[in-house]
Amino acid sequence: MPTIKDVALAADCSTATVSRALANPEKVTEATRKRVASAIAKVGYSPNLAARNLRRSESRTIVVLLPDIANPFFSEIIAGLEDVAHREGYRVLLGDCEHDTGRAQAYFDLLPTNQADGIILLTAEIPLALVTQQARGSQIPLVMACEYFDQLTLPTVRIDNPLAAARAVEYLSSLGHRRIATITGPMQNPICIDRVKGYRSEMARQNLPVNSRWVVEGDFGFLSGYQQGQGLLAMPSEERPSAIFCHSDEMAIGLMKAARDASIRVPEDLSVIGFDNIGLSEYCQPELTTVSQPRDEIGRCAMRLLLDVLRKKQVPHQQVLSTQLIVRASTAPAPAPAPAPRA
Amino acid sequence: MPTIKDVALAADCSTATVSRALANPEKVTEATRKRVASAIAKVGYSPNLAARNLRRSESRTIVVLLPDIANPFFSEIIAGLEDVAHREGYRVLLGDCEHDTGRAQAYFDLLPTNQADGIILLTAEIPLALVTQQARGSQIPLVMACEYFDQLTLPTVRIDNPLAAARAVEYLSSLGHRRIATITGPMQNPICIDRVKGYRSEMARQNLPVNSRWVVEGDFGFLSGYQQGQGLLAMPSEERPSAIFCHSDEMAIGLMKAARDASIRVPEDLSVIGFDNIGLSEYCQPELTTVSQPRDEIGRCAMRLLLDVLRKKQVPHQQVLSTQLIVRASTAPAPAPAPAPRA
DNA sequence: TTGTATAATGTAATGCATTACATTCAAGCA
DNA sequence: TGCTTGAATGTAATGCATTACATTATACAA
Repeated sequence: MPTIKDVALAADCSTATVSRALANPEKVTEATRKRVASAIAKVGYSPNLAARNLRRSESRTIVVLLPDIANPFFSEIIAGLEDVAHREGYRVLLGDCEHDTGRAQAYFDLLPTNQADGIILLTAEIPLALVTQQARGSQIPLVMACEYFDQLTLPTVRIDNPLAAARAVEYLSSLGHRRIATITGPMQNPICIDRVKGYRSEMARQNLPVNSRWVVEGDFGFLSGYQQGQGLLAMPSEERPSAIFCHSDEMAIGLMKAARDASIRVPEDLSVIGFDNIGLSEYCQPELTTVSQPRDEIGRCAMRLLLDVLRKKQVPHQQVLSTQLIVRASTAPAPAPAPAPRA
Repeated sequence: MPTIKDVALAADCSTATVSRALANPEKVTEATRKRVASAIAKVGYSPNLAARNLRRSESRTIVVLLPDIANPFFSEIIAGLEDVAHREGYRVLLGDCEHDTGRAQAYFDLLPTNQADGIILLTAEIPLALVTQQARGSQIPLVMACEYFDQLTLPTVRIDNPLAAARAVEYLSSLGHRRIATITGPMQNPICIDRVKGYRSEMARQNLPVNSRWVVEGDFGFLSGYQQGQGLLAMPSEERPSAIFCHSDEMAIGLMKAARDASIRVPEDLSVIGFDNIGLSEYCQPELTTVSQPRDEIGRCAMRLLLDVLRKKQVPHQQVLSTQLIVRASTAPAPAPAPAPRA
């Protein structure tokens, strides 16, 4: 591989001039710039990034930590992230933590050695110590998206989870449902707590009682939706929910399978609302009513935020993006033998 | 950040000794090794990878190029890849090409500058020139998985596509289907051509005619399955297929939606087979019969293969893994008014 | 014309780990 | 005891781009 020296030789100037022609073109004569450009083309030079990184103490690499690459929810966020990053000359290193603490540690360790410049966290399922220690000690550029730590104030991009949940419940209530259950994500997760809060407050606002057995915990995956769905649908009919709000589309789809198995029709006997609006939600049977998050935009915002942090700009502590309830075919008016609608 | 010098100082030896204690412990006294170890702990040293990479001309980074991160088919392959890589001290840089040529180019450019040591291609949708040029000129470590270029012999991990397709068709035929159609992936893709070959040869073996309108091209996504499905299902009844073999599960699910829209029952009126066995295929309605690929193992094999290439080991040119037909609820015996089964 | 300010370019130090080569030291042998 | 040999360690060059500082060239003013 040719080095900057070869270019300098070919352009008949010093390496410093070549470097400047590349990094600060305005500091160099028009003529020199051209000479350097053609020399670079001639020798086929491209800078050795290891050397550059060593010198500049930066890597132009951003680590994005997520709980599970396989989850389609993240794919569009990643696309948004990457687009912004690439435009700005940054590379994205995707880190799948798979609920495995060691992995996260390894990715955090990239920062102090200049192998990465910053981190975007799409998961809160990592040891809090990693974050506090790093953020305090070495002031690591760190941005969160979707999730957050309630103990900490980090720059964060997110949606209004309580509101989104409340809207979903409000819609179900407007359809005449009174027995509304919810299958949550992992409850150590603040966003799930928020959604449950939104659920409860809206239930209260609608004067609907909440049976404690109507709030069950899943893990966002198909299977947990299926299993928890079985439990909910096996309740005696006066207690069994006529509508269920799920914290993910995958769980909603698992739930709908449980309903089929139990010969409970969706939406005639049971209304289902999901969360995320993944591609699949339009193709499942019935098509899923769901809360849509602006995933691409979440990714973009998070990356922009992190780049601003890196550039020492002032950044907002919170960026809240709006959600939208997408009504499809999995929700319908409450079944006839339901209690009369509120006076 | 402390450097190797600080360690040398603390351990009262030279930097060379510290380096050796880390890289070739056997070249150093037991005593020194311990001294160095505790010095490292004391000063909190971790090596600057940029400097190491610069010196060693390697990056311990593997680029994995895929057509679309959002496709759940890849997620498990990635998990397998990453697991092997991390175990061996390598990092994985995921590159989403999004059918965009420029991206691929950019990732290939990482190699000559030692920003990456090798590439695993999970897509053939990149300019062939990139591969030939690189592979010829600088002998770039390159391994393919799933897909391949038929013009080139690169180390490749894959399944027997013609066989897998033939098995699917054979199964449909055994159920009495005679009008069997197929929705393919992009036909510039050798694996799709292979699957069509397998389809055709098995149809021939079963003495079943192939109507040219039964072979239609999709792009692996939900929507294309839906659209091509509409076309196939709109055919006059004597021509309309009673079974359709899709090159991806997403297309199969799109197709099933088209069937619902047209009030065609699956599997009673129409049998559907997918390909890949993505998580969803168990949760759609009806559950999807599909060809399962050992995705995790494909990922592992590909990474092992690449690491072998990097270590200049002799590697096999082809590694063929086996598939399995998973029979679920989307396939059933051909509808009654079908032509009599073959004499 | 000489001096000064400014732009353009060059020189050389720097970042950090690795490693070829040089040196030291101790063990083993005659 | 003196010499050989090999292990252990040290010295210093190396990889490559960047940049502080030094030097030269150019333009303009006095």
